[in-house]
Amino acid sequence: MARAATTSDAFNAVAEPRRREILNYLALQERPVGEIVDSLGVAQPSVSKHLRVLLEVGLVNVRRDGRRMLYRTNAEAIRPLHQWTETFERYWRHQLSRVKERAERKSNPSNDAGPGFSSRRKNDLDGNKN
Amino acid sequence: MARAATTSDAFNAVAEPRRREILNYLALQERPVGEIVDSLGVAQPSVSKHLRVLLEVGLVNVRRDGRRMLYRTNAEAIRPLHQWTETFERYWRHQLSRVKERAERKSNPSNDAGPGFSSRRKNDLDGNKN
DNA sequence: TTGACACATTCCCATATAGGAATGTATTGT
DNA sequence: ACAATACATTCCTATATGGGAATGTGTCAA
Repeated sequence: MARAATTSDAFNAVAEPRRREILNYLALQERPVGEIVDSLGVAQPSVSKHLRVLLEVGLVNVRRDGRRMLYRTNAEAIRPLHQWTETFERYWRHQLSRVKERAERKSNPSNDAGPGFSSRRKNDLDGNKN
Repeated sequence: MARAATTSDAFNAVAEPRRREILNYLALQERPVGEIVDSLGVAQPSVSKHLRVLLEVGLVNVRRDGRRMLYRTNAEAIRPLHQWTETFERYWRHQLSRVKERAERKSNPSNDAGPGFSSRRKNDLDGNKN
């Protein structure tokens, strides 16, 4: 199988940075496609395609105004993401206190060996990623 | 260009449902890979690959315990998602009040024409998808 | 050292992109 | 009817992906 479609849900849809920009831009008020093109500096067909994806997952609404199409972010559709991330809020609160503890212990040089967690990032894992 | 790599950031990494499940599962405490395999009912190589992605973007930490690898969610790395979605919180609050208004106006049959938004979803746009 | 256990990695492949270019479609003004 | 405007869609292609299967690697026990 391949990756899930960008239109499969809000999570996949907002994975694309450009689409997030568009959602930000359309949050305050509805805008015609042309303004999005100008403001974000993206090609018109590209914007239309992104809007199509956002529309399919319900992240934006449309309305026709003459020959223009007015798009607008449907914030409601972003709630599921917010709620999912929210379930982790209590955990990073805990981890923050732990970090604080460690920092305090560090300024207080005592026994501090132990393996500990390796929170390695990208470059630690793969040196050559073209 | 193709889609951005799943390892490019947390947004892309959590787009995959299985990876979200794994993060949920590893939020409370660290777990060896085998338990993830049993609990989620996913093949072991598949789990390892998902963990690799999560590790690359910093969404999990690892620690070795004998021949087992103990993984754990790094909630801190989910914060950026939370913060992004949070910027829309005030908007869906507004939209909710608007929905309420409309509902109240509906029970009070008066002038209620106007074009209005079309919030069409998937099936309205594309009847035949594969 | 050898076997077993716990994971990680590689190979293979069907699939869905995102962007660029070109073209299609709907609406307005004259 | 026709040109112009504003978008949408299609065609093309390089690319990354997730799953299955097979294999590689590291660690422990005897």
